[in-house]
Amino acid sequence: MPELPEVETVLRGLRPVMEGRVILNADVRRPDLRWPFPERMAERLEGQRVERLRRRSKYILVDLGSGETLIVHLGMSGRMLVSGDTTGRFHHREPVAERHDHVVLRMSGGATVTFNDARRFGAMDLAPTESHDRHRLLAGLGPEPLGNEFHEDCLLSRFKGKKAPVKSALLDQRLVAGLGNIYVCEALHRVGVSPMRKAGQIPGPQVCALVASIRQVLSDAIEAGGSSLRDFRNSNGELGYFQHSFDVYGREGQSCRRQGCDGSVARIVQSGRSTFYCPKCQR
DNA sequence: ATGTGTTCCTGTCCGC
DNA sequence: TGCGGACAGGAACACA
Repeated sequence: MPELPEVETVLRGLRPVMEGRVILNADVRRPDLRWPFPERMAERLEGQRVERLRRRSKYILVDLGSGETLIVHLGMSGRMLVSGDTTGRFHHREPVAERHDHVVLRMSGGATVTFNDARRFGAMDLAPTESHDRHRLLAGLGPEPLGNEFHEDCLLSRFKGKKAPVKSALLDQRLVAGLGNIYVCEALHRVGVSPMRKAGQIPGPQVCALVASIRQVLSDAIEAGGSSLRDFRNSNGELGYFQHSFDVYGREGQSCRRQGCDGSVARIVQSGRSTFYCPKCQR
């Protein structure tokens, strides 16, 4: 579910109630999500001060005073919800147990952070902070799309020789990390590139425009607090707004929003995922 | 080495 | 209203 902008939105909501606070209690209510939790996870979390929260791709990284980092992935339906803090800013969710509340962290300062994940495609693991980037889930990730290492030459070299459609290539987290189905569709539409084009055959100038487009659509989405289709909620339980700005995603049969284009949005399936695009202005 | 299909799981929506 | 099927924002894994 959540792509980079949604994870960033969640992270920003968690910072004020987690950073500099201590995890007083960790209630781990099942042995696993997508994979088993690490050994003694609750004990390794309890009593630890949260030094800082960071994001890498779609992962939330919680650096602990112990020198370990909690790695969190929200999968398709994961949420991190804040309730009951003493600042009075987070009243949305009552601190009562709900279905699919799998891990509950009680923080100093009064907030409770609940990891809720209906589909359980999410994940949590612990790794040494110092070497966390060598963790199996993080080691192969490509550059951050909003970072300095992601630029035209970077994407061009990664596309080189690739016969996969550009849509599939952009979903490959080893090429660039953090894009998902929505923002790939939107970025391709904004630059007028067909999702079916072979990645390796896109000319330099268009790759350059694609880089800019990816950065822009992600920035726009972060600014809007992410997108809410079914179940995305920020840490305060609220909806994002960017779904109203989609040009193609979820708009099959509706008219293309590009200025001067009278095409209509089509839906196809690529590598088992829906792709939305305008056959008229995306070539 | 690549590219694609399958799989994990629950919830929701749509047509009959 | 119930039921079956399609589909869902991810991504590891198996396989051609």
